[in-house]
Amino acid sequence: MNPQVTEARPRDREATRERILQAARALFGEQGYEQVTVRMIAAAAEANIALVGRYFGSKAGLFGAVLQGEPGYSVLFDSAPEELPRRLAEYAAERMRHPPDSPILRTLERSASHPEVREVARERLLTAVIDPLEAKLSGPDARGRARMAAAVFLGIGAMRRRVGPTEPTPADVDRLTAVFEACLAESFTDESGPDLG
Amino acid sequence: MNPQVTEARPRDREATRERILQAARALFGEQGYEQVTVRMIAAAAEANIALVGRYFGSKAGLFGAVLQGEPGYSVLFDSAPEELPRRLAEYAAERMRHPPDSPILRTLERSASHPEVREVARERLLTAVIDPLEAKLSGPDARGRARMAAAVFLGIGAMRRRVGPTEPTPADVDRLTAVFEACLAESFTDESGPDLG
DNA sequence: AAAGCTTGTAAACAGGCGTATACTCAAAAC
DNA sequence: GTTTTGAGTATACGCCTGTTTACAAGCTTT
Repeated sequence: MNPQVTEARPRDREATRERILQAARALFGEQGYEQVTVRMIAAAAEANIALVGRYFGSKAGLFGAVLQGEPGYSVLFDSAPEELPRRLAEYAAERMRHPPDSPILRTLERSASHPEVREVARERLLTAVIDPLEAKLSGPDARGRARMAAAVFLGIGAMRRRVGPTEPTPADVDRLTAVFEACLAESFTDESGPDLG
Repeated sequence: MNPQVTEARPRDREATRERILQAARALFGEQGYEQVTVRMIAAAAEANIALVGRYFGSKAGLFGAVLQGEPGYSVLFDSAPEELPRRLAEYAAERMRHPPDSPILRTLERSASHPEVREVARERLLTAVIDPLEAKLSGPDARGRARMAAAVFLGIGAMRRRVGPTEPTPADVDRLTAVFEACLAESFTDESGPDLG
């Protein structure tokens, strides 16, 4: 008997646009580009389907807008070099536990195959993760080392997605720290480490 | 003017079934479950679309048949414990260079989001990779260590897919060896390794 | 040779997708 | 108070998906 069954929402272009954007961010992050439909986004945002096209042009355009709003990982990489592996390990351990709130990597790792998105995903991974991490590294083959650390990130996320989340133990964090140290170490051949000669 | 434009193929149920299976194996491995259509498979196998349904029931059934035919990784894991990290590293380096011919992991890592396939993919990853690797490990938290090594595999594949293949250098293999050693090491807290005290 | 089962084919089905169009209606402008 | 603007809506379009149906053609058995 309520005169308005659904609370009438005031007309607000910007607010609606933002609702769509947030819904898309959450859904793309959870399920990936191709698994999420425009209708799902519109329903989650409680907006009409046509508004997605109106405000973002297309589904791919909306995806690009989501990526543009992501904050990046420079905070994570801004550590003293000797602190970096543990910082990365702690972040990766957090990714083992549950999906993050604002996940470039997560969105990207779930949106690989669609060709329309592949290029933008690749560029985003490079500019948001690999390039800044490479810039933090000194010594030879900084790019290869940054790539390997990024690969571990991708792998952790893929694993969680596959077999479910895991509560990381302190031993896991230690292990991850050692893994990232191995990824980022300058060399393993001509270093005076604990050799097995 | 040739009386048969396309060379007439003799009727052979088993051969046709095998052609479909092989085409599906290749395509699923390259592009993942959802990106590959039944029509693509039928075209690659030079078979009629309806035969896919007839011989495999459904697309998901065909995917399951592909997975069942995969050889598994027991050969890879059958190494002396001290050899295992390098064996894994060499295999992972191979995966950096190009996609393998018969890739469970590759198929799985590309077919995550589709719910129909998710469960079979999860089970396959567990039984084909994580479980046997865990069985090879002694000491505490063998499962967590196996999971982390598997995560590195997944990450390497995801990275190659994202930014393209890379020719692995000897330094890469060394680095990967150290990464897998870190993944599989029994502990990092209470071990008498090169501590930094 | 005729019947019957099997292999392969062509076409259509229902449903979901991203997108586009015509419209309603609230609110601001005059 | 009327007009104009634009946010929001309902609906349909064309396309592609996995699947199924009805049919043609071969091989085997009788």
